[in-house]
Amino acid sequence: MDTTQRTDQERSADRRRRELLEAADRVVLRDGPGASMNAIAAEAGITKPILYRHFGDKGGLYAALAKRHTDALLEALRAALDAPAERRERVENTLDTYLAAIEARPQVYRFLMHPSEAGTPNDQGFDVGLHSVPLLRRMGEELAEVIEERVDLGPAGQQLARVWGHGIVGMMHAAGDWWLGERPCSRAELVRGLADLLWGRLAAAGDKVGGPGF
Amino acid sequence: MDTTQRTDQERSADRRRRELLEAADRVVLRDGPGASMNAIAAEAGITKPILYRHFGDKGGLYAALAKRHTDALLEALRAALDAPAERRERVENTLDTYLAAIEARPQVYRFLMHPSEAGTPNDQGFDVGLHSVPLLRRMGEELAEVIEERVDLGPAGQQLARVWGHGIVGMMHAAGDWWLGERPCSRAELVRGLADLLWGRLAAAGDKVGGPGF
DNA sequence: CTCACATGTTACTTACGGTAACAGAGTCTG
DNA sequence: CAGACTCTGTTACCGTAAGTAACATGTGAG
Repeated sequence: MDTTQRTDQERSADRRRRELLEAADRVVLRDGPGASMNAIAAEAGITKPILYRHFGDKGGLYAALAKRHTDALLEALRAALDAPAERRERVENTLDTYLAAIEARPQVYRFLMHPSEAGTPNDQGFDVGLHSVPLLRRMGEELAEVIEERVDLGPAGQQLARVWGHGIVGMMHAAGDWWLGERPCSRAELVRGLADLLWGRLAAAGDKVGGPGF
Repeated sequence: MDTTQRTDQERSADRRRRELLEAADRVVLRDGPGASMNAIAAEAGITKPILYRHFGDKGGLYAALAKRHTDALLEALRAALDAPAERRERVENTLDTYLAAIEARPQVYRFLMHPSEAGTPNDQGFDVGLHSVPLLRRMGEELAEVIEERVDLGPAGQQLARVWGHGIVGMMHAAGDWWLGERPCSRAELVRGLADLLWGRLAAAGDKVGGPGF
């Protein structure tokens, strides 16, 4: 039948696609986000045009690659976010999950956060936003959803939840990036510090009086 | 005299440098961060090697360009941060200053936040961190300093201040990026929402009981 | 057998970062 | 005044990487 054959072919194509993505993964992990299409093709044991037939262009390959990791991370985060525990504990677990992930595989998350020139040739002139890292956006939306369905924020709750979702994700990302670079403290300390920040300790803390020129 | 002449030359070189940077600025504003060295040279009315003599490589030019804008923005932020007002008001003013800046010139901040491939050829294999956007880091450190010298956070205050500095800056950045892309609300509303988040409203809010499956 | 099609290759074009080598103008020194 | 130095500028080139065109080969269907 036509159908079965098409399915066979599609199955084969899908398998091939996965193989290619795994090869790309290895190369990106080894060479960083600047990995060339040639290198990826070589790693997969084939040549460039095949990659282009499967993924269109470099951006397509990178998008597919990013989706895999993003999905995996989001699933882990969802689990931490949905666990049955107090809010503070859930927040800390989520932060810790994220940080553990970027700690375990820094190159992957460097790639996800900085897709670099993926689309350099075209796309000139558009505003900030679209180019921006898809992982951050997706995490922000995801978190916003959880906040909105769990926390009572009054009438404008939905909008506020989105603001917070993106804000918190950005906080986590920037702090994680900095932490990964300098390792100024343990992961647990970082988690605690960020959770304290979200818990309003900035507002609660007193002024420093002994400060210079004050 | 040797000195006066050297000074003359230096003065001239500096002026030239400024002219080149202004040309680069125009091009980057027009073409986005992917602007080519050729395009920049053409805009400045000269050719590539001159750019390379002045800035070493593309990364150097981009760094110089970024420094200009970063310095300008940081100065504005410092003013908001140092204003004589209550903490909450200072925080809101600082957030608003940042958001107003990225709203006024989105391309500039897109460039600052995503220096892209600046150093693609070499630097393979290093961990996350160094590549990361200098503006975010500088803002984070700056804010950490202000927090540390103004807010009493107890014994581990310095470290906590740095965590918070980077965290808050990341929050501001991610939320700003998202807001700029979707414009889901007014600037004032965003500022208020973020300040509320920092003021512990997440911890204070109650659970939503009427939610689905709960 | 032959047509259609998927899979693969080689070889090319184009564009960009970066550099070498050369050319002219002004200036300082013998 | 002659030559050396330096600053500014050029053209022409190299290496690398994205992306494409054209060609080769194997395989199942009619």
